[in-house]
Amino acid sequence: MTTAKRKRMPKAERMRQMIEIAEEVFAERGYSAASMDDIAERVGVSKPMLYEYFNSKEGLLLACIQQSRAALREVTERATVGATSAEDALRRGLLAFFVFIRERRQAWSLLRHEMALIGTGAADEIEQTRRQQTDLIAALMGDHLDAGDDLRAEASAEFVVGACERLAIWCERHEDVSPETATGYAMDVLWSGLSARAR
Amino acid sequence: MTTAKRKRMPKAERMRQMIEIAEEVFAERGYSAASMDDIAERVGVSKPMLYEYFNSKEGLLLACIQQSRAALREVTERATVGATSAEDALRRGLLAFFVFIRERRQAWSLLRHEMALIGTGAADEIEQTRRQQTDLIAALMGDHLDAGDDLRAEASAEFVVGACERLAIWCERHEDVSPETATGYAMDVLWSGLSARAR
DNA sequence: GAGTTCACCTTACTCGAAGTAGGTTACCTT
DNA sequence: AAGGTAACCTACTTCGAGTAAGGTGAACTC
Repeated sequence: MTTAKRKRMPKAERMRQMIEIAEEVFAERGYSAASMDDIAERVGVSKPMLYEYFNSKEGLLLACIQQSRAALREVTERATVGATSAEDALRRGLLAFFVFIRERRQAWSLLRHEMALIGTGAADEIEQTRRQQTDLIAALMGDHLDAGDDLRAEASAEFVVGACERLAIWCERHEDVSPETATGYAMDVLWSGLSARAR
Repeated sequence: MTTAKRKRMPKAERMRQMIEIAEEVFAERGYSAASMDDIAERVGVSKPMLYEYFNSKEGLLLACIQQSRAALREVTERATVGATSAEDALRRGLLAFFVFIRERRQAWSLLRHEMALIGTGAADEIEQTRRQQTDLIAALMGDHLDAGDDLRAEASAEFVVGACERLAIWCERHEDVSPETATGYAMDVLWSGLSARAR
């Protein structure tokens, strides 16, 4: 049998296992309350192994975040292929996002905690993963919208990302708001603008 | 002379002094890298005093955040009085915000770190201070806009706040973007919507 | 003005968690 | 089977959050 001894597995597999467990623990307890000893124990391995593969607690979190972000990117990119217009692409992307945060709470919880690392040595790595997200929006807008200069396009992308992040956090406190409803709220402001509602 | 002995000052004054120093240290080093010993030393007092007045490191951060948020609220509220229209009010508010984050970097840095506390015991307190911010926007919109139902209004407020927060963080990396320019970017998306730029 | 009190303040600890030095064991190659 | 190496462990150090218990001085009584 393969499960008799839970020992000696290849590096790549162990790493995946560690990330999986770490994702759970970070999401459960929050980043600072989670302890490396705890994670190590749940994995069934000793603490130095975690440091062998991820260098630091922050490094482990980063690995988790990168994976979650990759998953989010995958989902949103898939959703936007075959869109018939800018409006359609935006709506599909938003819906995919709001579905993601509802169905994969753990992953989303992690992405939010990225913020907690600002001001630490990992700032560069974070900058990298952040771009992944905004570039997607920027590309989407570049395909369909006339953004003006590059700076404006970049700013608009950040703007959209920030808005959706916050709206997503708000959704956590409002279970009754469906992904479709959230998408509707977002589209209304983003696409039509607030002027449409002026008295 | 009053400065001869730096000892025995009344509680209220000491607290203000502690918050001032803590704000500096948290902004400099980041929340987790800052140590209570360090803060205590800079204040010229021993660590248990900090705990006497603020109970925990998180409590101290919270006190700093509350003060910063009060300052931000003050500034943005002042800016919007006497606005001639919804558009004008929004623009004034945004400009005041982007000026604030440029001129009071320390305070702004603190507000961002609020996110780091999500998932801890202080969640309730945070919820409180968050409302302060969104309520301001919600009230502004309530005065001038027809938001539809309450839920939609709340969502829109969160949306605007999130968007501006993220844009502000982006501005930190782009010194050359003036508060006026940032306000322009934000107004364009928020007021006119992205449809205005559709190809 | 001598004692009492209470707010302000300190030294000197505990405890838990991040990170590390160095040795050990199972597996694979030849 | 010898030996090399990748996977792994025990046992530490270090550092910072939080605490227990006690000192000191200004103000207020009498």
